[in-house]
Amino acid sequence: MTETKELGAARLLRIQEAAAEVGLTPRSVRYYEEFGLLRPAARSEGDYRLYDETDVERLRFIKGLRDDAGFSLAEIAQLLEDEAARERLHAAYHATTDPTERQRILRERLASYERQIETLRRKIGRLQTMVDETEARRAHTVAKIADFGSGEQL
Amino acid sequence: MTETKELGAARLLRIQEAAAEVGLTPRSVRYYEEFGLLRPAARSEGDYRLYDETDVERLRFIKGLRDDAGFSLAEIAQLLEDEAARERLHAAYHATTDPTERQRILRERLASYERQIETLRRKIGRLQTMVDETEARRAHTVAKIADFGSGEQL
DNA sequence: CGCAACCTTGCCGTTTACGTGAAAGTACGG
DNA sequence: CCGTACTTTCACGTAAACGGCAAGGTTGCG
Repeated sequence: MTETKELGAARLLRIQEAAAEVGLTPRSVRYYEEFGLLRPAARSEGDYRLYDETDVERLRFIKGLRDDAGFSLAEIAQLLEDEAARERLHAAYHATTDPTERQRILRERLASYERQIETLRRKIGRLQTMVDETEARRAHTVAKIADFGSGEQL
Repeated sequence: MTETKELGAARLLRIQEAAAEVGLTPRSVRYYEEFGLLRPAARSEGDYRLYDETDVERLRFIKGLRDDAGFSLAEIAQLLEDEAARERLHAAYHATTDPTERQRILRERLASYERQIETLRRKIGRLQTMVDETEARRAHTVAKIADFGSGEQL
């Protein structure tokens, strides 16, 4: 029975498996839930948290923002809220057939994406400035090394 | 007396002035010192901390790494240590006249710069990936909006 | 059905990066 | 010389983001 995993909504993972999948601890995952960043797709009979692939994706996203980008959980919450808002717009989009309304919804979604991109870009920009400065010094050093070839030094 | 600020090593700021200059609190500045990130250029007669322009620059750098890049003070300490190592190399460089030795020192400095650039680039790369993903979705939305013009929709 | 391994909630502990006084000294315009 | 504003060190308090443990319930293989 249930051998044909055809319609199967994929596999559900328990907290440890889900956490390990993305390199987090179960404790962190529970904390994120407490913080309101996600909710497990389901609970088992005995109230075990069960995560699906979407949840794991979300955890990966959260970890990326934290570890790679250095965002605080509060900032991540903001970004995820934007995401949620887009999904609500998506629902609203399909709830209407009025072209004008649909266009308005799409433009709002667009604005949301652009805000997120802006946030990330700002961060990149500042990092890039630091890279540029370091590279300038590096170039200076490279030039000095090259000078040894042409036999001239200060 | 000392009216001609000619040779003057510029102006020395007290902690509040220096902190305000870069948007920090005196407490943070003292904490950074305690943490080993910097030391005031001098102390007044009555043991007041006195900061010069170099110190302020350093504070700006630290704040940038923290606020913009999201580095921890420990990571910043690492980057500053690299910087210090480069300065020691600089001193060693001028201490010798042996061209071979000088070249070796320059190459070491170069490696140090490149490590730092690598660290920053890794962070940028991850942020860029997130931007790309968001832009892809944005593009999708843009396309949808454009479709309204040509009167076709899914 | 037994039991090892995993999970639950609850709660206290810890690290990081400061905030916030307290008590005493310093700088300096009037 | 005095008062006020700023500074010093010391010490305790705090928010964020978990770590870790206790007491008890759940899964699931044998």
